[in-house]
Amino acid sequence: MNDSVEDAWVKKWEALGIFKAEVDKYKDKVFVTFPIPYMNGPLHLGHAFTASRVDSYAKYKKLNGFNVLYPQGWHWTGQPIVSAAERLAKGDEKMVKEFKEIDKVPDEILEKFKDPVFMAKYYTERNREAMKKLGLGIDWRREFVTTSYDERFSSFIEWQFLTLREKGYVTKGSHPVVWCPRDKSPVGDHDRLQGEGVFPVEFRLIFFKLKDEESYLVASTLRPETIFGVTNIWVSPTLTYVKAKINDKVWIIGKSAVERLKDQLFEVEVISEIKGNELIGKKAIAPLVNKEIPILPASFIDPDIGTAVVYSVPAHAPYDYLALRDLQKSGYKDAQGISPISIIEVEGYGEFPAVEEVEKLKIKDQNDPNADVATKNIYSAEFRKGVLKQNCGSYAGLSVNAARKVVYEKLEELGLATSMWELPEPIICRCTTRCHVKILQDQWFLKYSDERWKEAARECVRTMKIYPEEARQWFLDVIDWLNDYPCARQSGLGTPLPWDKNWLVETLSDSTVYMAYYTIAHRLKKYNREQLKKELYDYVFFGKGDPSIIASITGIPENEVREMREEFLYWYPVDLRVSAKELVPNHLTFFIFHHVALFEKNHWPKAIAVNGMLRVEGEKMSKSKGNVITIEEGIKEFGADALRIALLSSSEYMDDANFKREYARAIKERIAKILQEIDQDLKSSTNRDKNDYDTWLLNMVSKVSKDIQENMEKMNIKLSVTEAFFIMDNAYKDYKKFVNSNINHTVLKDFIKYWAIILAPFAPFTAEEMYQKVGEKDSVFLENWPSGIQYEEVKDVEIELVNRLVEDIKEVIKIVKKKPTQITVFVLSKDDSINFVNGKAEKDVLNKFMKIKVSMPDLLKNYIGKIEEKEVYEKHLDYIMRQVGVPVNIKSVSDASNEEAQRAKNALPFKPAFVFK
RNA sequence: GCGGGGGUCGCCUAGCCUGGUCAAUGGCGCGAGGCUUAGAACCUCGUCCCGUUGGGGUGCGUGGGUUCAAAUCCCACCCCCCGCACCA
Repeated sequence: MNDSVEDAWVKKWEALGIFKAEVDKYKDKVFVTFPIPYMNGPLHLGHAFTASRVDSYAKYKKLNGFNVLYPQGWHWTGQPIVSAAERLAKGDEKMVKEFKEIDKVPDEILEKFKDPVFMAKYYTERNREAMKKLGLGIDWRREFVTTSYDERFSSFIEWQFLTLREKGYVTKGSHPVVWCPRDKSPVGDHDRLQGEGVFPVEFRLIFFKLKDEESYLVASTLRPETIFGVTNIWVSPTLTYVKAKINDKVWIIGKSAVERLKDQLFEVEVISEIKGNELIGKKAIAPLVNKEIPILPASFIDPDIGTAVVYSVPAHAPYDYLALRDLQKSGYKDAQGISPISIIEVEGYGEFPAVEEVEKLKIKDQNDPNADVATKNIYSAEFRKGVLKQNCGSYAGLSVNAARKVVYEKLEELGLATSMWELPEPIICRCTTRCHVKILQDQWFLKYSDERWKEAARECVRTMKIYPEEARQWFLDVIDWLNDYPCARQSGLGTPLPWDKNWLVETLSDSTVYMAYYTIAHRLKKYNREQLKKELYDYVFFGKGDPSIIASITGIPENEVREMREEFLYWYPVDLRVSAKELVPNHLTFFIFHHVALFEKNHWPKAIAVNGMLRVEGEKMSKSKGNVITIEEGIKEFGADALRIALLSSSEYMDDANFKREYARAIKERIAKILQEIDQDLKSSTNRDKNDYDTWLLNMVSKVSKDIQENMEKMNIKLSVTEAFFIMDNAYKDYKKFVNSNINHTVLKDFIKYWAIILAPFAPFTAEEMYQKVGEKDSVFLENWPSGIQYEEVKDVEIELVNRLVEDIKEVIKIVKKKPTQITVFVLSKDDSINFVNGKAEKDVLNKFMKIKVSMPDLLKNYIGKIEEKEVYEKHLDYIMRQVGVPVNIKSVSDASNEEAQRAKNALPFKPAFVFK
């Protein structure tokens, strides 16, 4: 099938209005959705995979008599489009290359990409075409884009957020983020050169009062419980420190910590600078233990982490032990008397875990990178199994885990501890600047932590259908874990928050209930933004207010206002939303939260289907690997239907799918072959009488159509497409073998027509072609799913018996390695078989029979003793002989000659004996 | 670390929920034959081991268990993949 055939069908569907969804009160509806994709590039096979699943389900439902709505919009909200445009404007060569080579953007278009809105528009156009070519049955009248560039949609988002705020789900607060001081913006995982997966952790700051001075050395640590083992303080002799008034105390900290503390809302007033070595030799008081300890020099201190002041616990911290050992080795006087103090009992270690680890890993000194490994080992061992020893006062006996919390709380109560956010590992922004943590103030949050809200979301998850079932627990876990979520940004594209226009509603928050907007999107296009007031949406979605009053304040005719409400009520709720599993912990869960917050229970989503991620030739798709296949390319190479079948049959449930070019190519060939054979067979077939093989073929249709009905309801699309394409094709081939190419024309036409309908959800273009070939007009999508085809089980049983006989004979021919000239098959009579069933037979044959019977399919078991086998084999003798390639005759066991009797008596019910000559 | 998914015959993949039809599905690869001037495509057959009558052995990450019967159920272990928030 070539492009022009596919394009012609797309045009015809549009002309016939096949996928336009109108309210029809006499029909049950199904509303399906695919998430709006982000328009920073062409859609790829991952999108095609999920969208094909949505589409197959939609088409399947349509063929089963449902009124189906499948709309599509586009996501423009967020930063990446803007960033890409900026980088292009700056002439970023890597970026230019990606757009040209991977996205295949022509030069004259690329020039205009420095305008992010142009870029988004361009991809929207291109991707709409790609979706059409893929054969998706979308009602395009309801299309929208997010952000203020679609002012009608924007008015809807304003309504959504005003309503959420009214209901108390929006709050203001502050939040720590990874921050690039150069870009002055938060740095997400994907914007990092280094430090992917690193997120801020809370470091504890502990105050050590300098002896005889009113200032405090402020040490940073993750392990406040180790204060009981402190022996000294480390500072770097070469670093610059500052004395600064912070909040109500005078702190001594590394100079580089000042900016970070300021970004975390500490009020910092630097008094003076001090060199590290000026501090060395002084003494400080350790809090809680009230002990005087020396300040010593160390080289392992990282000025970019914490305060560049560290308190030393050599028994449990490898760096501390190493620094101490280094110092003692060099003969440093103040270090000589210091020995580790063991305070934690931990399984697998003796008194001094740090010493043991250092020796085990043969770590040379404090600059050895292995010291990190040692630190991690002890950290995790002590965290999981450590218990504080007797020398920890009232904290003795507590687990490390518990002590960490209570010791800190005690110190905080004494005014001798506070905390700051810190990055446990360095993060480098794409702009090559090292990042730190900043606390953003006055952020707008969605209160996902609200227990009432969570409970409603849980209820929704519990009552909806989720495919596959395993995903349900995942949703419940996410709901538990979810915390307040910042829902507005200050950069990128989006809709301004209606009450605080400096902020834009962020991308995961403006894409949660737009499905409701689809129901009226096409109607709203007649009106301008000023008319789309909150009152209108309140009425349409909640039934609040009086339509005549709403008509007067919006200028929208009252009947139109009422019809919008009716259309919403008709289509809502969403019956199925499909996405890849990566959206479970974010988008899909937010989708649930917002629905339960805004809508009545009967408008909560009915079902979610989750699928795996798509890989290409076993590898994750990514621009950097250069293995991204766009939908456009896929269609060009394989055709839409082969692409769809290859994708749909590549995985089920949450398994990752694997797209293989060879497989898609094989399907492409097979489709072409099928269409070609249909032409030939329709020509060569005749009006001969109907026989058992014809019945068998229609039996297959009956079984397959039923199987698919069962599987589609569970979103088992892989199984369904396997039946609709592969099993049906095999049945077609087998049928032709059975009838030896003497095809019944009427049966063939019926079969092809049914096949077209069954295949239509998965391979719509091929289905239409098949449908035309048997003389049908218009579109296969105006048909009904084949049901009520008569199924004659006994014919299946007979053919199964014949096939088993053929297999057995072939097997024996293979073993004896010699083709016989004549085969005689000996069959038990019906009465003999009944005797077997009743246990009346010689013991050893009976045992053999029982063994075979156990492993017989139920279909056959039920017919033992109910069929005269001889008649069956005689009826199909032609076929049997063709298959085995040797003359065959059928005899009753009782008619065996003396020389044949030896073999003939091995015959069992449904297992004839045979003699070769 | 927390959470989710998974390990099947050279490779990819089905089966597992509801145990016997499972030496196990389909595709690729490979081998033989057909078609062809030749090749490609296509078609037929074969593709764990043994076996001159339809049988037997081994086998579905590893080790145990339940059962007349386990790829399928239970337990433990090993390994792989994915998500973890200001990112769409």
